[in-house]
Amino acid sequence: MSKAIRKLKHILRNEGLRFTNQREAVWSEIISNDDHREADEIYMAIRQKGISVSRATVYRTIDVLVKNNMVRKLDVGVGPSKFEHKLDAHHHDHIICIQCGRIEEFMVDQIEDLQDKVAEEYGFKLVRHIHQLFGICEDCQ
Amino acid sequence: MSKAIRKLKHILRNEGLRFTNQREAVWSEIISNDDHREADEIYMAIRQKGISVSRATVYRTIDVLVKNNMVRKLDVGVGPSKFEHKLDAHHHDHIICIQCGRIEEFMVDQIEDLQDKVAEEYGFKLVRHIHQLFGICEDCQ
DNA sequence: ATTTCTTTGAGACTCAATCTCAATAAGGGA
DNA sequence: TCCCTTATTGAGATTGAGTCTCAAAGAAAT
Repeated sequence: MSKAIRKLKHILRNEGLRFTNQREAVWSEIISNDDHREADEIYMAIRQKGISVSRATVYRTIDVLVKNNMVRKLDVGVGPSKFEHKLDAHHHDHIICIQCGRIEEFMVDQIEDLQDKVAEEYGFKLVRHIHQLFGICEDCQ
Repeated sequence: MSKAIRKLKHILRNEGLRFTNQREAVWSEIISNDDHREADEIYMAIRQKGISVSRATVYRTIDVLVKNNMVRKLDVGVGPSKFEHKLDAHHHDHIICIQCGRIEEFMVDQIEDLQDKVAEEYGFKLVRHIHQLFGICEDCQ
């Protein structure tokens, strides 16, 4: 059994939840590529493979995965949220083209550090952050 | 007539739109304080004053104001968007308590500069950005 | 005054996401 | 292995923020 599946079993046990075909299918589908996909795309991809699952279960499973830091929810400002797995643990933020929807990832240590400082300054215990740059990419200019 | 109202007239003319009581009421209500309010709160506040306006008009007017950089739309991750006016022109981002919903504003020049650099690096013409820190504030810890 | 064009508003509609609840499946115990 | 308890699933209903429709009202132009 793959390491990723073991990880799923682990967090399900921690949450007091059962390991089911549907939950495995959702997790497997999400980690099958590095795309930023919406819940419905993930749902369709699973059904495409002949596995029976409902939209409700896809949403419910994604919630558990997000809560346990295995999946990241991406609010792209318009339309449904997108999701990406967080297997290769390095954090990143996103720069999004408002014309074509293209999404690129970026990461600047200095920005991360400054964020920590801001939170400290305001007396907040930082839990997560959203940092998204919206613009027009080369191809669309 | 106040400067703010003149500004509204100006952008309406630019957009080929008419200056109406409803549009003035929406703008006046938004600039009447520095809160982060949702569309429905703004709608209710206007009606409270005995001015007749519909939800549709509030949303439509806010769209125009956002497009023209007079109002900022704030997606707080859960529930409806919030809006704030941009009259006192200094830009800021937000740090939000996920327990009590408290919103504080912050601004770090260095982060802004680094964002510009990222956009340049990826060949994007930067239009806007979202930068929100989510955490637990002093009072909720 | 008449025509033309814009705006308004009540309520219908959209659509992502959540909820309901009866039927089904998982997993522990014997 | 079979039972039994409890969790999970799924079809479809529901929610709710936001958008759309279209007839009526209003503003501007002729």
